[in-house]
Amino acid sequence: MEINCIRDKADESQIRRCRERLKELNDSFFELSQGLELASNNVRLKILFLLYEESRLCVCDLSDVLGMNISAVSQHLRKLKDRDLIILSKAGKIIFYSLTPKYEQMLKPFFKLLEENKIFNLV
Amino acid sequence: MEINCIRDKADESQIRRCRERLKELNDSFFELSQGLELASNNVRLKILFLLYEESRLCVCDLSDVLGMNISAVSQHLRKLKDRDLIILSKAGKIIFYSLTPKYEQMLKPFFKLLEENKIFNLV
DNA sequence: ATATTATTTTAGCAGTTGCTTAAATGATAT
DNA sequence: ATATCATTTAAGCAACTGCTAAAATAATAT
Repeated sequence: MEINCIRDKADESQIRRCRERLKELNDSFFELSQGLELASNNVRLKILFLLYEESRLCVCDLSDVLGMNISAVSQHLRKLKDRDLIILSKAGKIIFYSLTPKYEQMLKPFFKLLEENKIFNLV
Repeated sequence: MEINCIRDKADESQIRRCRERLKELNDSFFELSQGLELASNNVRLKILFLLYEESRLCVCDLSDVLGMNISAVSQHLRKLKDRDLIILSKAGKIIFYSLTPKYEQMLKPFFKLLEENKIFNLV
């Protein structure tokens, strides 16, 4: 294992600056990558987007719309709930899920792009 | 395996609307989740952010800054390069990596938040 | 109480990820 | 050409992910 390879003309002040930056933003990197990890799964991204557009949906709706096993969808919802991306509200025997304001905010830039199918128009 | 569970009072028009939406945005979901998947890894997120702030860095710099094996970093860079998140430019024997404009654009909202360490201030 | 409906949880497994170590390129210098 | 430096690639493996199928809750209805 060879770390610290440092090429001949490494920019030492740049290296120091980068190390500083990683250190001070460490918790933010953790928090953000955790959130992105959940959003990066194709199925979960769809779930999050649908909740964004429809305000609230139940496992059953999602399973139907996504064309997949209720259990599989439920397991995705659990992950999202455990990390506070979504919250549930009960209405009779139905359990509805919605985005938490925090993550609605955080994911909005992407949803905006998706909404108008502009993912491919990015310069 | 039971799909199509459809609760008693399912909102049929909502279900139809959601199905439509998923269909028309299918490619965008794929594209976006692929991009997010790469950005969601803690190490790769740091790499992308550092490239954003420093314009260009080589494996060696990154390995030093991140405190990890050059080979491991190189494998991350390969993934990012394979999906066009980054491009390389050679300067003598050094290979520098930079963000592609497309993904710099796509990730900017997050970088802006990170830049000022505001990930936790998202109401 | 039992049945039905809506949903979650558990166990198991195939596939993927990210790291380490070692070997292989590739480019410049001597 | 050989040596050295910068980097990539390949093999191997432990850990993690997301699915299926089956069993377990949870709440309402009969």
